Amino acid sequence: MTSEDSVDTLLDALVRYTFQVTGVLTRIGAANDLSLTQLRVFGILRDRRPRVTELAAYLGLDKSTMSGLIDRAERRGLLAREKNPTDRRAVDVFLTPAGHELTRRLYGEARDFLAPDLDRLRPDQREQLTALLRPLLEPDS
Amino acid sequence: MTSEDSVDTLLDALVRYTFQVTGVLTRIGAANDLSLTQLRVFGILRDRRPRVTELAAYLGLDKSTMSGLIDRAERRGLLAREKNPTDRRAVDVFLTPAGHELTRRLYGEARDFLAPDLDRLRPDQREQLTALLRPLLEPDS
DNA sequence: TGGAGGTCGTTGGTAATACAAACCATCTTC
DNA sequence: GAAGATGGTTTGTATTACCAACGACCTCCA
Repeated sequence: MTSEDSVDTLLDALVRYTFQVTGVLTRIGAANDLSLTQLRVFGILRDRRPRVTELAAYLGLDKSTMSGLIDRAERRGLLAREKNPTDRRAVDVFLTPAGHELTRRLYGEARDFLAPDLDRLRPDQREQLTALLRPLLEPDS
Repeated sequence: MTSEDSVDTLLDALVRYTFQVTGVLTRIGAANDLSLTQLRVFGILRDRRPRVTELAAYLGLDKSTMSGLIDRAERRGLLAREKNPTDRRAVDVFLTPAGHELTRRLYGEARDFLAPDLDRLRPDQREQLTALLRPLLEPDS
């Protein structure tokens, strides 16, 4: 197996598993009256406080789409806006306490759904997988 | 670290990476005039020929949502319907040649976007990751 | 065998999601 | 201090998504 092939095989598995997880998350969202996109928003805001454009760029969405998403979630009291003190054009977005609480609950549900799959791996394999995923996250490069 | 914690840590990494890949796929889709959901549909149909309800269940969507998605993609000549010969209520869905061609192209683009990340892993690590993902796919259990 | 009740997919109605273009406010650069 | 770039919102339109209701078909069993 050449190096090219190993990338293709891995890519295929990653995309496939991504779709599988996405299906689970879509159902969890629907059960809580949230779209997949909103779930993604909460997932990001869990430990960050980006501006609107950053959020849109990360999600791969247009900034005008972000405005609406934020509007509706703000109306539900799940997240909030605050003018960036340094750049007065920019608007920072962050979770409210209610948003954090909801996000925690959603992760709990995701855990319940996905844990049976993860249990097919031995504990040492789970740690190995975690370690292998780490370099793929946060593309600071 | 207890076993509980190892699942939580892994879950967190998996969800995080899923969101990251989803962001890339959303952008690729947008550049090709396709929604993330349509991408997911093509990803499934690549090697399957499910009926409408199966597709909806896998995606975590309502069957009426599927009808519309299939309608539009069919109108674009990317996929087709065919009555299931065994169960005349059911309708099978599958990619047309044009749909297969498009799907191949999209996977190529995904590869281009994600390969730089994957290159951070050594070849043996990539194979290890592929092997670890395999048990998580296709939950026949 | 002939309904009764279930499943499959579509349709119609409504709200959320998403893009593009136009806009004002602010920042950057020179 | 003006020209051009960037940040976010608004407006308008198409897609995505749910639910409820429907006709067609299947299954079961009385």
